[in-house]
Amino acid sequence: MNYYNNQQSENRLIDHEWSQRLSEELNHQQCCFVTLEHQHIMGIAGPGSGKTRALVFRAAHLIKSGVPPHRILLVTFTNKASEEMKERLNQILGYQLDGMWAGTFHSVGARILRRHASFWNRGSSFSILDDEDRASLWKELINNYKETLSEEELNLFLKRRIADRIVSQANNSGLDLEEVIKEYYPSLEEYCYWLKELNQKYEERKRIMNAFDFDDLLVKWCELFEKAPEIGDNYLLKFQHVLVDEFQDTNVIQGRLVDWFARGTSVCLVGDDAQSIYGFRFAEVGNMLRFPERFPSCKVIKLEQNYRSHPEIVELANRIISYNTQQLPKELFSRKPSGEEPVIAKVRDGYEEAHFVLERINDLLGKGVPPSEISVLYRSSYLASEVEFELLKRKISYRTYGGLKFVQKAHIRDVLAWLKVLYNPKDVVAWRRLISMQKGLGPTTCEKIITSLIKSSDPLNDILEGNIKPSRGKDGWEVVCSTINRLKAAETVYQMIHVVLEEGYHDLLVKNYPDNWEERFRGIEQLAHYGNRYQSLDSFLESLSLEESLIWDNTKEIQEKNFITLSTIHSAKGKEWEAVFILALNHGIFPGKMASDLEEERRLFYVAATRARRYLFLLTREKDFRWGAPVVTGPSLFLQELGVDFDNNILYEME
DNA sequence: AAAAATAAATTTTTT
DNA sequence: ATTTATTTTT
Repeated sequence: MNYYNNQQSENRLIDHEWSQRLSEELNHQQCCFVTLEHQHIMGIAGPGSGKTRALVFRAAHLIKSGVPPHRILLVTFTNKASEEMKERLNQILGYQLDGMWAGTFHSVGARILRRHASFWNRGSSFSILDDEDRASLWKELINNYKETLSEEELNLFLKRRIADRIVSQANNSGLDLEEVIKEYYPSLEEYCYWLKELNQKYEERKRIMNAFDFDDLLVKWCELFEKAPEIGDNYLLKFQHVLVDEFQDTNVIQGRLVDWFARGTSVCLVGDDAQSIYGFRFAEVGNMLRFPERFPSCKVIKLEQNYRSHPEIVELANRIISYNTQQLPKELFSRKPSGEEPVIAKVRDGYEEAHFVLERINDLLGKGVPPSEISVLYRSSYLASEVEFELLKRKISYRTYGGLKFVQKAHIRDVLAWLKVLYNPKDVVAWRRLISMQKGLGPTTCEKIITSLIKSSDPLNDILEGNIKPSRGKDGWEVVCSTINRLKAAETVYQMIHVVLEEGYHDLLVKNYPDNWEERFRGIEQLAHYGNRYQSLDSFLESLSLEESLIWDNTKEIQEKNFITLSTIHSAKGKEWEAVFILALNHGIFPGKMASDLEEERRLFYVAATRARRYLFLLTREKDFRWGAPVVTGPSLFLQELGVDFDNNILYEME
């Protein structure tokens, strides 16, 4: 059912002042994009062309036109981005906006699934399994085949996580398991039947433990709408406008959801095919490239003017991307005055690289560039360690993005496991974690307990009443019981975390991490503190599993925004700085030797370079110490493509 | 037989 | 830093 025509926005409400403002703050194309009334709109926008800005203004325009905020769905790539966009929207409107749905596909999916959990035989307090939870479940399922599989086979599936990767690929690309195996893993065809059986067990397991994994948040949402049109229709009626940012990095299921909305309501998408960098997560650029074919009435607007960078940087970016064959033709241009030439420097190794970077950072700070306008970007998180060390040594405050996240650290997961079982007593993965960290309770005993836990209808009670108890490891079990007992009485997240610490985790921390338990302890304190922001356990846990956590944002430097940014390129998407350093442009590192898609690596470099407004530094190392031993690595293919000649120069400035 | 202690190996990118 | 493999202890 297409509801769009019944509910055209009321442009009569638009006042002169607002139109004036739009024409002042936006260029012609952006203005067009903001005010168009087509049902389907797609903005193809190069880096720095103000696409996010245009999207925010469009949302503001819709609200000014009389669309109630709760009838707008704004989908962003990260939840942090959605927070920032909401903030900008508030600034533009001049008042606090309320009721708009904004978040990632995953978080919106979680929100919708909570309301309709019974459709999937779940309770509304289902757990969300993150990647590690998922891995541990698959590991357990595969281990059940110890007798039937040979050692090599077991290793193949356990070590590289092949099985759940295939399943995830099938889920994210909307294909059958069989098709994925035939197409991408032809050597594993003989395991096809077995993998299907395994996947069924995995699905069953998730249902029993009242959980969804990340993929489910999309797939089960999509299927809900398709299988229960009466539910889906309600959302079509509810959302008058769906706005999607970073459309180039959506996968097939997300594309299907967008199509589904596009058939019944207004959809406005923005993206840049040249900035698609999530192919490894099964992002499908075709979603974007073929949207106009699927919806011929779609109005396509190209935003090609770059407002961010000086022409020298834009030119370098254009040169890079011209080596790709699969891009939509697009020529980015900048009308800014001529600025600094990008600097390309060859350094001996990571240490010299760090020294070079720090020297330049000091220069920049001396010139009056604030720390918040400086960032250091890299392909993989381990590449940042030397720079990080130097920053620490010189007491310059910084913040890292990407890489190992706070909630992925072992001690944080340990603490969270207790809260998770309290929230969802069927969360077997969390149980396993907290049981096996007790003294005297190893893998075997742990599995025995788990088996009875699954069968129990009220695990918490059965444990407290002694209906479930292990045959050995009495002391450890005592800890489990008394902790659970006290946790049930705790009222706030803060109290709960302190119960866990008091009931033995503090001692365990000291014992397991003798050299850095204090730092970890502070991390847990932070977590407890962060918990104060949440009213309930469920919102706390959900924020941790879906949001790039803002746990550290209450330190002084961060609040004053007085820090240098260290980030993986993937996490730097959509951001910009006055000065950008790109580390380790080396063969085998960037482009990475693991990366199968060279064009995607090149797009990644393109994204990195276009984050810079004025200063861009490209670094390459002669040697790299990966596992202690020096590895000689040549300069990156991308530097060769830029025509850099390194023969005699330690430091080379482009012509 | 099961758990604990010790040694060895492994690291792209993320919702 | 953290998981996995191996050896030693209970």
